[in-house]
Order: sequence, then C-alpha cells, then structure tokens
Amino acid sequence: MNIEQQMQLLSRGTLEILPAGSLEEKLKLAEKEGRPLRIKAGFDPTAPDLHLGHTVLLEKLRQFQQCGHQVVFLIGDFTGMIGDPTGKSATRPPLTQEEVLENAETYKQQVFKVLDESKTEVRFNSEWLGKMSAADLIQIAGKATVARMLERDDFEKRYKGGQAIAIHEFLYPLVQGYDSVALDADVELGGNDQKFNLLMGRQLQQAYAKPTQVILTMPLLEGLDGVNKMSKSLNNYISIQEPAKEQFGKIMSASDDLMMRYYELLTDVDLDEIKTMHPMEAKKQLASLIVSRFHGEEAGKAARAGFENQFAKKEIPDDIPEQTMPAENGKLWIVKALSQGGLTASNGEAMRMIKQGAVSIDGEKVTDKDTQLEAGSYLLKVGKRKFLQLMVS
RNA sequence: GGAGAGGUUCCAGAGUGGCUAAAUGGGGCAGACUGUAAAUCUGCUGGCUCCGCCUACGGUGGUUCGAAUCCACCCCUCUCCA
Repeated sequence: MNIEQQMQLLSRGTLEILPAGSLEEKLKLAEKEGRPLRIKAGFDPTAPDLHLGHTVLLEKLRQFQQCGHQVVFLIGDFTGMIGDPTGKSATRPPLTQEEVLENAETYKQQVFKVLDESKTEVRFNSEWLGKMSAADLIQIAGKATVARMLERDDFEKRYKGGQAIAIHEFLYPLVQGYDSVALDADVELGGNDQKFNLLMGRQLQQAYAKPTQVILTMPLLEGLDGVNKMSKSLNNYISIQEPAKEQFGKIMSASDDLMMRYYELLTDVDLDEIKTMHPMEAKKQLASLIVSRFHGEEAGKAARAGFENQFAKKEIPDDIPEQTMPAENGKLWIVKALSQGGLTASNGEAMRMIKQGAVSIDGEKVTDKDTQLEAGSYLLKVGKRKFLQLMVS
C-alpha cells in the first residue's frame, strides 16, 4: 500500500491526529528506513471483558497492521495498581500478579478476534515500571508541572467541583507517558479521553531525547443509553463475548439515532445508503453484521431469525432454560416458582409482575398471585424476554 | 494544626422528633401502542411466611412512649486558613 492509500485508510473515522501532518511524515520515515512503525495502545487490566467500545480502537489497530505496521498491545498491569483517574473517581483495588496474568490471557483471546496475532507484540508495563526506583519516579515527576496537570479537563472539573484528587492520580499520565519512552512508540492510539495522557507521552519522549510519537484519537462510542460512553460499570455495553442472541437484542434496543452512530464507528457501510432504509431493517442489518463479526456468519443469520420469531411473530424461542422444582403437598406457589427460577429477583417482584400482567403460564396471563401449580410441566414467561420451562414434581 | 460544611434508599438529591420504606429526578423493570428489546404514554421500583412482620438514612452508644431527624464519641469527604 502506498502512503496515500495508507493515509486514507488510517485517518478514516479518527477524531484527531496530532500534530497535523505528523502521521504522513512517520509513514514516509518508515518507508525510507524500511521498517514497520511501532503502534502503541494501552489497555487497562481490570476489565478483561471487551465490549464494542474497545473495538473502535482495535479496528483502527488492525488497519495499521493491514498497512504492515507493528502493533504493541500494552497491558497496564502496573498502572492498574494506580487506577486511571479518567472519568470516574472510584478507586480501584490493586490486582495480584496472578489476576493480571489471568486477565491478560482473556484479553488475548478476545483481542485476536480482531487483531493479527503475528503482527502484535503484547507487553506489560510492570516490565520497566516495576524495576524503577523512587528516585527514577521523582525524576519523571520533575518533567511535568501541577498547572499543566490541572489543565486536564477531568482534573479541572473535579478540582473546581470540590472532589478529591489524590496525588498518585497525577502520576498516572506521567507513568503512561513513560511507557512510550520505554517502548519507542512511533504512534499511540487512544480514545478521546486519553488525549492528555497521550500528549504526555510526547512530552516525556522529548524530555528523554527520543523521537516523539504521533497521537491518534478515536471518538468514544456511546453506550446503549445513547448518552454516556460505553462502559461496563454503567452497564450500557455490548460485550464481544456475550451470546449472539444477546448482542443482537441489545443492538435492537439502541435508539434509531444511536444506530447511525454505531454504523459510523463500527462499520464501513455508506451512511447515506442507510438513511434511505427503513430504520428497523437498518438496525437488523447492523445487528447481524456485528454478531457475524464475533460469532460467524451463520450465527448472525440465526440471531436475526430468532429475534424476528420471538418479537415480531411472538413465537417462543427454542433455547428456553429448563428447571425442575419439587411441589409441597402437591402444589407449588407461582410466586415461589418465579423467584426461585430466576425470572424475578424476589417474591415481591414476582407479585408486582403478576399485578402488572407481565406473567403468563403456557400463554395464559396470570391474574391471581395465589395461583398454585400442580405437578406437571409449564412454560413460564415474565415480560417479553424471560422464559422458563418448569417441571413441577 | 485551626475554622466551617457535609455523609440518606441503585445514582443524584429532599426531608430536621411521630402522618417516612422516606418527596422529586435519573436509571431499571412492566403494560399499552408500534416499525424493534426504537419513539411515545402509563404504572411499578427494600425483603419476607405480604391485609401483618422484618431490615434501612456513615459507625457505636445515649435521650425519648417514639429518632433519618436531638446528644456524645468515632470514621470518612469537601472548603477556607496555616
């Protein structure tokens, strides 16, 4: 691929490439020196369950690989102990060595669904940070100023808003920046929220007399609520590991507006074409596309068919969990059955569901909360999505 | 170290002795409708052996017939000063 083609592919969908024109220069340099560029991207070791938000970045990394470059997949095991101050202020518990390694394995499994393993170098930042002395750390800390730190948006907000900022949180960007020094990164990718940290990498590389990296930021993908960024803690995410049916359903639950955003950031599909389609059809296509990516083509089709049967035609899905419960004195209270079967969180909720007309047995709506089940087999349904095939013995 | 403000249910945030399982908003769930687990509207939203009982307002003790509300001590957060 020539440089022009690379530029076109690599800059698509990006939010910013800093400094302007620097990526092209790097690409030229790589060509001249006949070597691949080292593309760094850091990941937090606390969340080994990747979701679609992460794949925005992974897709971009894959494109770099496609252009023949070397991806350095950095697992921030050491920085994980500090806790990234970005966004939320909740302190994270430190991870043990075993946990980190275990998480790393899970990471690899998932990441290589997108990335080319042969062009990926997996590294841990404890390799160099763990050996560092207090003197080394203080030396790094001397490369940045408090005023500069407070320029960072979320620090500024928290500071002005009277929220706590612990000293160690200032170290996070510094240490992450130092990773770029240690890895000789040519380019670092990150979400928009990482921009400050990425720039700190440049600053430190300069301070350590190394060539400075290019910063490439990708937009953050909104979660299913359509407002906040996709994250596990907000429970608005779609994991790349979850079952095809779940993924499909979750995408269908996205609002029509959000669907456009997902098309934009997660696919190559021409957006103008989508706008001419019926929104429901467009959404089903998106859902199939995404499910296919992580579960294969067949699963994508099957998920769509299953969805249409269950919701449009109101048929009963064919993968209903089964459970057997003993009857007491030949009877089983419906409320007990619902809560014990996991269809409702508690007896109280079960009673509420019945009152709201959300519960049915074999297709018959339950109106009486004192309904008793006798021995036999029943299909219980709560709401539109929760089913249980119950054997009362 | 000194002075002040504050810690309430999933979250935000009212409540300042009984009418409080605790306003309101968000979130979540359900129902109706439908083009979808879209949008919109409505309802519900601590637990249980559910017309009653139990647990809950940072922690521990106390005052009181009765406390989220008053008192004491402790823990935590923030602001200003040093």
